[in-house]
Amino acid sequence: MLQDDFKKILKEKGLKITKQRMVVLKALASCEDKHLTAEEIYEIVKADFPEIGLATVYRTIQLLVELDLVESIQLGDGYVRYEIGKFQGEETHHHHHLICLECGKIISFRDDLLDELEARIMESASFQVINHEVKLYGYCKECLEKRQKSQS
Amino acid sequence: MLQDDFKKILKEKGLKITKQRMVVLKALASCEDKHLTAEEIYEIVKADFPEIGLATVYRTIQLLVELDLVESIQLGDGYVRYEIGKFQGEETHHHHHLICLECGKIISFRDDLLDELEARIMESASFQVINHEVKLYGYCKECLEKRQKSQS
DNA sequence: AACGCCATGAAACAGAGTTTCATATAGGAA
DNA sequence: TTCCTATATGAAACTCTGTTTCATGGCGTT
Repeated sequence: MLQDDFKKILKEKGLKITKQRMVVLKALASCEDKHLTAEEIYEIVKADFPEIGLATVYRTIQLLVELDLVESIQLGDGYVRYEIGKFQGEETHHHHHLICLECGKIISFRDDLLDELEARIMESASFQVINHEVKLYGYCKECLEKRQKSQS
Repeated sequence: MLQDDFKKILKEKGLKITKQRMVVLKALASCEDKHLTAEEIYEIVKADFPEIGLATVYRTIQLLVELDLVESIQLGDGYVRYEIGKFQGEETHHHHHLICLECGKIISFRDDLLDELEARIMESASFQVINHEVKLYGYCKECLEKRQKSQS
């Protein structure tokens, strides 16, 4: 369980287990498929813990990212978004995003096709690839249907 | 030539051809392979045209991006970077980046492999892909060599 | 040359995220 | 349990990239 992982790591590093830290992790865990901004996490957390400060939310997110428990993505809208690492360890590597240009929905997917691209790059460009990030922009099923309706 | 394209488009849209606009375009054209931040463009442009204001640089970049003459990329370091559209028209689609984790160098490359991924996504996820963005993080040739030396 | 509208520069502003600093608290030691 | 100290917290000040405002300047048409 992720909560216990977090507690264990905190202990190992001589950091303290605080209610604030656990509540932020819980918020992220309860929104696995959403890609929350810091401000959104703050709003969720305040329901459980109204005294928490925004700075603490930022600090905790930073910590979780450093510990590889949380991943950050940027869609170019000026916000950094966070998602809990569902695909732990090696698998994190192959985790990408579909982003709907209409409604902003973010869909995660996995695909190993890029391994081939990486191999090709390594040879032709003499570049050692460590990680990659793929974003596909387009229209989700729901928005496609809406667009088709309004066109007919 | 890109300068003439820009002038033509400006005229068509009823916008004015100003020295500031031309100088910003020139700066971007003279740094084809670098991926400049707005502030860096400002510094380059000031050499030619010291009176120019930063706001004008931002406004011109915005315009160039809207006109598809310039592309923006974000590497997650808090800056938006810009590069002149070398691969005009349809080809822009297949233009991606290698980013060196050591020295920050950005290398552009082209590859059509992702067409296959897009086709697969369209079927399995019912998602219509319009565009994609791929970033590969790793180590460039020079930094790899340096690392190998320091390890021996 | 003169006019009107668009563009510009300077400075104020906006907003996400970080840092400061005094206070609070986790959690080990006594 | 109580004490102690290093770490964590909240509030507010601050940073920094980028945008907006507004009075002035200048492009381009007549």
